[in-house]
Amino acid sequence: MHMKRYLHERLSVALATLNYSNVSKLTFEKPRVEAHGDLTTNIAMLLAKALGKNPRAIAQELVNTLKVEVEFVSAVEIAGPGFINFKFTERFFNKHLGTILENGDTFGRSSVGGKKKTQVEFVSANPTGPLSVGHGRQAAIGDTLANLLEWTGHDVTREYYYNNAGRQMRMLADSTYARYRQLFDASFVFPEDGYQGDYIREIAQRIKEEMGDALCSMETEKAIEQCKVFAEGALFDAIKAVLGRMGVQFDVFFNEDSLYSSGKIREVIQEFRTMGLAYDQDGAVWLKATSLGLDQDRVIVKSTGEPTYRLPDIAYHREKFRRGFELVVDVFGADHIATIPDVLAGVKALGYDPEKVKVIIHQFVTLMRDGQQVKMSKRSANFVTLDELIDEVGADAVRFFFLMRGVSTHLEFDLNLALEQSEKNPVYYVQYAHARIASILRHAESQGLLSPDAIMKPDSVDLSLLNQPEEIALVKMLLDFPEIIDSACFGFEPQRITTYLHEVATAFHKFYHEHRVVTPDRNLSVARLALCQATKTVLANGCKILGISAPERM
RNA sequence: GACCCCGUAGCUCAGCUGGAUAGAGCAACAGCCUUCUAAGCUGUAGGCCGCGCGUUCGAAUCGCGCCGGGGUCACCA
Repeated sequence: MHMKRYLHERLSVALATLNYSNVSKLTFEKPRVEAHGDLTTNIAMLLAKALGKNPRAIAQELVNTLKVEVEFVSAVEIAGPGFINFKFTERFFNKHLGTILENGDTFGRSSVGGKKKTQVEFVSANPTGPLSVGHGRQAAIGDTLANLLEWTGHDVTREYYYNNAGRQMRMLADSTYARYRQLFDASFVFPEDGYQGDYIREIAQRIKEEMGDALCSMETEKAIEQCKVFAEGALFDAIKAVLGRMGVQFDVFFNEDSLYSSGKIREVIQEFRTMGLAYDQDGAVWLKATSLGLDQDRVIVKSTGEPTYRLPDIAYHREKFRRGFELVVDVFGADHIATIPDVLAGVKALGYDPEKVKVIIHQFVTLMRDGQQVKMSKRSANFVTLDELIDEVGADAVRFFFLMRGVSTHLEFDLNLALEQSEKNPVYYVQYAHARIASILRHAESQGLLSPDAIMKPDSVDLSLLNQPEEIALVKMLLDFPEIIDSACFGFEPQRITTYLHEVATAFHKFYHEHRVVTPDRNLSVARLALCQATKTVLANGCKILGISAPERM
């Protein structure tokens, strides 16, 4: 980060001096091979064609013109077809190690987001059953993206959109009522399409415990309504509870029903009609999606008078804009993929910029048990809930595993591995590094070396004593953290954080293995303790973003 | 049939807006604890990056076409 900024500045000057204007193409990256230095740029090769010159010759010109401090840059070399490789001094890295210590738990935060008002919508499950494993992946992704957006300086609202009306809720009520009646009369008929899950029986049992047989003698419709209220309340409580176990807190629960009661739905239909984008056919209202560039028109109000999901979704997204969100992030499961074009087209027709809506589609989670796929279906009795998964492997492992893969890839979750070999989970590897550092710091303190607070003042530490390869490698890696956050955030790729933290942990474990921290040499010990503290800070901050704990002991 | 995602080591997957010699974990094999946490470290082995063509100085990465696997295509949400 610092390295890139520094070099970009200096090389820009050199380019300008030589009248090579293509500064916008100037980028730096980390070479894969260590021998190629700390950073490399391909600018000479990019300029070669336009200038009609040999890239190595251009590189040579640039190197001759470039001015850098010997104190910071130890080597500038031209290599291969025309790469310019830079090697930095230990002093340069150690100087910036101090900034980690100074910033502490804010290291990695930036203000590039400019307090942009941002909404992250995720989970958004209707209260018809417990959250599934798939919802868990969505919760982890959505919450972590929200964290990343906060760390980059966005003003973030976490939102959950739900619907407690309509057919599904009716089925929930009917199912609950039937299970309740069955507690008194086993022959009572269960609805054909009812929810089969055991959770319905449990809710029915609780109704019985609270109200006895009162609902049996009640008018059926009234009793069913009672069941709906009870079941909805119970399920929503359960959903919030399991989200709490995942460390997820929502700022807003947005009820779809409010779009109806406030007339927002009607308003959208009216506007579509006015614009000639809605028409009646077969007793239904159709959205003329073909006029919006889509392949077929879609029903927005059924012949029964009920809207399809598209209409409220469009109205909801318009409200997001009306509420002032400048960036809207929707995290959906792959089953929603077909609905997105309709909604975005509708939003665009209403005069809002669909570019401001970033839709993150995550693929499904497959649970493997004994080498076989665990079938999951909300309708059938056989499904693994998020609660059960957390019971089995713990919330930290659940979140970390869900965040290890790119969102667009299918995720295989091997329960046996997670269960039988939990010590080998990558999450423990990262957490162990943190706990190990904590242990070292405790040990140092007990040796009277210094108090942890004192380490935080880089001025009192001679960081130049950190000159071993493992030390330098670790420092370099730590300094990448802000850039990793940036790329994870703007690419909507939370797995970069998990991958990075694993690498940091590896670099630390290697350092630990090669060098003793607490030694008879007081100054060296203090410098290494500072490095430990900086590592601990980065690990802790990374875990915070991922929503997992960073334990002091394990 | 149309559209979306995936195809990289035996398995599960990283690989950033194209860069120089392809990465991790697990599984396998061989080593390392009198010293700050061995939940760790070191080493060995393992690859036509699905296939083909194209763009480029340069492709696992971008484009097109195939082939495989998964998903979605309601007046369900």
